Amino acid sequence: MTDENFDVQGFARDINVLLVLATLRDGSKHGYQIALDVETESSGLFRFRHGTLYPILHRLEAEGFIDGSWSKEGGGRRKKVYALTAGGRAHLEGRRAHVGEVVARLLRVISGPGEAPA
Amino acid sequence: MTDENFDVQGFARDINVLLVLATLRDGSKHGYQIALDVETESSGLFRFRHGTLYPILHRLEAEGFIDGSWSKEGGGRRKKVYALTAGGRAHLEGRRAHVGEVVARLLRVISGPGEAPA
DNA sequence: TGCTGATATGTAGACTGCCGATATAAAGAC
DNA sequence: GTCTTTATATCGGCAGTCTACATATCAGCA
Repeated sequence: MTDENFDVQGFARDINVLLVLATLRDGSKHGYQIALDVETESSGLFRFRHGTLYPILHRLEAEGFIDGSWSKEGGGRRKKVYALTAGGRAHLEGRRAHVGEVVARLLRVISGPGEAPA
Repeated sequence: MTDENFDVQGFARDINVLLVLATLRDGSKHGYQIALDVETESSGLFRFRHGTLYPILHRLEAEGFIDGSWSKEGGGRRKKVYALTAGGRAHLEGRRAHVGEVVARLLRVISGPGEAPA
């Protein structure tokens, strides 16, 4: 059913959050890598500006959905590697289902009289 | 193809615009009626606050996508009735296709390894 | 007749969140 | 030695929604 009330702002925010969490599903990554992977996996459609991505990562970490830790291997360039937490995984699945539902309903409402979207 | 670059803000904005334009497809309506119809057609999921709707209508009218005219029939309560223009209809179809494409790609990227969305 | 609630439109200010610019810093190329 | 790429971070501007306020008509009810 997914009877949460819809919020346009939160919906747009969810998109970015889902992209981040989804790429972290196949392994821990640092921010810069997440941006590259999202762009690759979406064939260049979705791309993060770092002024957008890093604040999202900080927020997700504060909310407990991802777990960040500085890797100082080799003493070289600093990287903050993020891993999906159990809560983050649950959030990902929940939001994904919600977004899917909202999207299905949206397409139904805005679809023309002739066509019926699956 | 739809190889426009994706923009999160514009996407959220598009949703509201599409909801308005889509309800106007089955006849001219005034703002308040649009809000009611969107809520009804989406089974209460999407709903406009008037502080959101009216600015959108003004903008759409300024952009030439809808055509507003005051109806003073009966001398009673004033209503501004909006009709879809040819440009508005074209915009609706174009944005709808674009949103559909973006949504399909989004669902593909954020879908789990096990499931393949149609 | 006065009260309330639904209809109907509009604006102003607060709030939120993305985007572009700027800053810092190390690694590798040339 | 300098330039580009990798890597993270923050700040100001801007766009757009939301809450609240403002205005006005009409129907129902007591």
